[in-house]
Amino acid sequence: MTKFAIVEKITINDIARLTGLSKGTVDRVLHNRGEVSKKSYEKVMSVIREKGYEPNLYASLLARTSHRTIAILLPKPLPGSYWDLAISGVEKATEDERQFGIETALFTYDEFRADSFRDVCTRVLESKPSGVVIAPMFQYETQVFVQELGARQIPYVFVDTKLDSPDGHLAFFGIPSYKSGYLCADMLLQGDKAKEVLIVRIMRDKERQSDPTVLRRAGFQDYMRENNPGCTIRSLFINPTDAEATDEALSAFFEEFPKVRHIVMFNSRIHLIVPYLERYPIPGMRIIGFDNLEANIRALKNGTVSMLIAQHPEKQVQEAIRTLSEFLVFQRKPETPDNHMHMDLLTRYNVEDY
Amino acid sequence: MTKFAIVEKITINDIARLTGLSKGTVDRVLHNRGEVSKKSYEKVMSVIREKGYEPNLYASLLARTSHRTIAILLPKPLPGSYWDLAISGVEKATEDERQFGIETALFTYDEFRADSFRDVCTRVLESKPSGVVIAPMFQYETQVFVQELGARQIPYVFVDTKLDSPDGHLAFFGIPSYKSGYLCADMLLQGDKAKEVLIVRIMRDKERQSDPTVLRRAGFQDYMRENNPGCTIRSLFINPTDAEATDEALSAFFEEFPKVRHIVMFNSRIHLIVPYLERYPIPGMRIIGFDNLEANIRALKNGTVSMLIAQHPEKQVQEAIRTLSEFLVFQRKPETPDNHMHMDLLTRYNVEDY
DNA sequence: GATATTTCCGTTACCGTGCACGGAATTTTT
DNA sequence: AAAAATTCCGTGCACGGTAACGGAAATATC
Repeated sequence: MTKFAIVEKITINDIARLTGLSKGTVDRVLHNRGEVSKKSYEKVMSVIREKGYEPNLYASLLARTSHRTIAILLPKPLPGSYWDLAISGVEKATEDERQFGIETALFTYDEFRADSFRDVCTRVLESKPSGVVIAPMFQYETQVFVQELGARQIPYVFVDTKLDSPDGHLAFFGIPSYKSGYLCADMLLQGDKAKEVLIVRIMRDKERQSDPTVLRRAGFQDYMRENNPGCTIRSLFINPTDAEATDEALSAFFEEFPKVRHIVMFNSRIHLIVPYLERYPIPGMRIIGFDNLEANIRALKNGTVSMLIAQHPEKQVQEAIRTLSEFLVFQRKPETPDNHMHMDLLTRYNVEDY
Repeated sequence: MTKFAIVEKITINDIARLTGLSKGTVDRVLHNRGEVSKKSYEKVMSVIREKGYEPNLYASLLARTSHRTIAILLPKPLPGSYWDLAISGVEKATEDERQFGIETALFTYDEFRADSFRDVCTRVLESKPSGVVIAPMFQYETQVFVQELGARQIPYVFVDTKLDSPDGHLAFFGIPSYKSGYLCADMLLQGDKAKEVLIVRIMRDKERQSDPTVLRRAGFQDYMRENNPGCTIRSLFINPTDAEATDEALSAFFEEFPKVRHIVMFNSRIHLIVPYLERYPIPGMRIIGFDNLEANIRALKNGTVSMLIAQHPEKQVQEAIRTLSEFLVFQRKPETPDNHMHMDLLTRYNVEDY
């Protein structure tokens, strides 16, 4: 039998006794709030180092009256969309961290308008949060915001997209975009070769700069160049808000290129092309998309979509909040700041038990 | 901005004030330790119901001196084996739950000897644990053990394999074996047909009854019957402790059936056939195995193995311990007792970020 | 009705930390 | 050297719950 027992911990009273000081002084040292002579400070610190003091979390939380708030900045989600999944992660994490006196405040912005993001940033700063989670869509504006956070000593964590900042983020949670495109290509071809493949893309006039789908496409193309050089990669642009036009575009495409049997989309909207394909099924078609949206999963279950690569935004956000909470409560930093999360492969046969 | 705020909670002092009793009496009611008149009991209960009292966890844990121990029964792991992964989950969970005053005690037994399991069971009972996690390999012996646990009011959770017990388990964490075999077949064929496939099996004289590989094989065979009826399923038995004999067996097999291009193993030991296949590579071979053992992952990364279906025993155990801890500390039961966990598909391109 | 039992309940001392308050010790000023 | 200003430090209560202890109230015994 192996026992993983609990080691006896030292208390601030013990430290007070050992140093001949009072617990008030020990407390001042522990929290760096001054009013302590150098001599006393050193005495306390040496005992702490020697005995390895760890504060009692319960006593600390019990005694502390104030709650701390973590602000979360996400693109405003449409129902059932990618960011809607992230929100469910916020809710879950809020429950989990409540026990540590952590509250959350969700701020959403228009992911295609930089001014909307700027607005939200100032509102976040006004709310004086203890920590911030950011899904950054605008490089420059985020840089400015993050600099301000650094100046105010407010820790922040990135999700979805990383942004190297001078002051340094506490952590990042996302998936490696380039590699996900590479993986996508591998899963699409399954070791075979293809003559033609189709990438369905969404057109929009966008102010937004950091777009993971660009990197995914690059990874996809590199895989093709290396493993299937004879393949023609075709692109088709659709309008996400006009289902009829989408159907027509697809119809026209397949009239022109009837031999295409492989389709991918690098954003989370594979479900947009599903209605057409269900109405006019093409045997032997292999379709891969991204992310575990409800609509995507339905298409996966009924066989229209072959596979989904899920990055699980809900988990990313949850981890981000957990990390921030741990830092605020235990002042513990994550071992590795940059955490590339697992890309989960979903098929109709393993999606149910998720 | 959406706020997920913290609701104000009522304390036992509030209850004492509202009922005109003392907090000692309130405490007696809350813990059902008698010495309270019916009249007072009702007064307290009605206030609790009305105001929705929830105890303050920190205060409770701070005041409580005693620690509780969770016993964990697993097959004795060989280094780098399936059960070794589970152990890492035990270690992780122990860290996580330590903060709640939970200790763990690991008991291992010989998974092929029922008497070894019986021995361990009695030792577990002697240790008087507050809760038990069991990976059951022996149907009857487990039934007996579990009955005894029920009689002593000790909650227990199954991992890996479920066993319907009369008294009822608190929870179960595992993957659906039959479905994993079905999924495996789908991933092996990738929509194509095959003339022949090979199942490599391990022979052993076993006392053990509940073997998930049997169910996996059934799922695999059913998939084949439904989607690829013309396929011949061949079996090859190897000796896990004799690498040379394994190589010879494989060599003989491929001499007799040189056209086979699909191999699966339903246990976690796909790595056993890797050395042979690396020495005598066969182009176009597709190989699928189970579980994220170090050796398997190496073979996945260098391309010998095409895919692994991972059930992540470390997560199963971790969840099991967490559930038990939550029950002991918060007296909260899981929403659903039976939790089929996600079957994770690993390829060389998504295994790194795990 | 006095005494012995039993039932019931209030008091109190913790658990370990946070933090405000007031005062002692030390340094600066005059 | 005395007074004023700082610096430094100890005391004590609060946080919410646990549980032992002893005594008051209610009931039983003779």
